[in-house]
Amino acid sequence: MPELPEVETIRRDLESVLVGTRITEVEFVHDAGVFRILRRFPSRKVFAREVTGRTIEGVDRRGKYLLFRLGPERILLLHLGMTGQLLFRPVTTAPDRFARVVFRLNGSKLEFADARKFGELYLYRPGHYEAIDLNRLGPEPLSRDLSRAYLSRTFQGRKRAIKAVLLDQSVVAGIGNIYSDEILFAAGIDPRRPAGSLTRKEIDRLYRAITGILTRAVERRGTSARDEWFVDARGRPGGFQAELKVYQRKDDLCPECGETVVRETIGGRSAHFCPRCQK
DNA sequence: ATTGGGACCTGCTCGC
DNA sequence: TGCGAGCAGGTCCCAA
Repeated sequence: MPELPEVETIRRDLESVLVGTRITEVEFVHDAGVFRILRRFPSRKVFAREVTGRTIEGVDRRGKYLLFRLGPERILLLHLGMTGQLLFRPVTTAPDRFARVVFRLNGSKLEFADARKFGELYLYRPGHYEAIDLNRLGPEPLSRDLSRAYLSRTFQGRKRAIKAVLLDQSVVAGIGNIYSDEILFAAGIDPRRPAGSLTRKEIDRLYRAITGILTRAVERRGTSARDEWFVDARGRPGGFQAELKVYQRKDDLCPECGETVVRETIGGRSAHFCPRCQK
């Protein structure tokens, strides 16, 4: 659910309110320690002790990960999984139904809520062993690191469906199921095509679709579709759902040609596409 | 090595 | 109307 545009929206929201703020208390709600939150970290107690009292100096993003710089010594890494939300609220607001971790900041609080508990929370000491290795992620799609040449090189010889390859975070970081569908539609490429079969021209269209769709989705502050109930740090939905062409539009008519949009499982994930426009 | 599939987790939708 | 089965998705892990 939260893909690059959603995570970037939250990052921007939080950066504007959190930088310079001190974390005064960390509270775990329910049994946050048993699932992925902190799964690879020694303990909740150590985590809380290490985080408390530090000042948030910056909020960065890498792929779908958020990185909070806590002074020069620690980086707090957070992944929203599928249903994670980060809610910035006055400290007096009642906790979210699915709040798992609450960071208290002077007069306000940041809640990490996550119904399905796939979210991850971790704490780094820069330069030390990192259990969650961000270096395995592919290039940031909205940076110079992503290029046509890189895609061409990476796709070469790959038999895997292009849909599955776009979802692979080690190929390009930040694309999930919503945007892979929309990107392939915008590029006019059949999601089932082996990545290695794309021509130079198709890779060019794909590159432009990746940057174009993601940029537009960031401008619209993410997608809040039926099964992807995203909200930003202030609890507001995004606006890109109004621009979805194929995602979750099975049996609707293709906005380009009028053909019926189909849904098919590719690489274990649902893919939506127009069988006429996407070749 | 690359790829596919199941596991994780649980709220919600849909069909009977 | 009520109930239960199955779906949804991001990532990890194991097996082929």
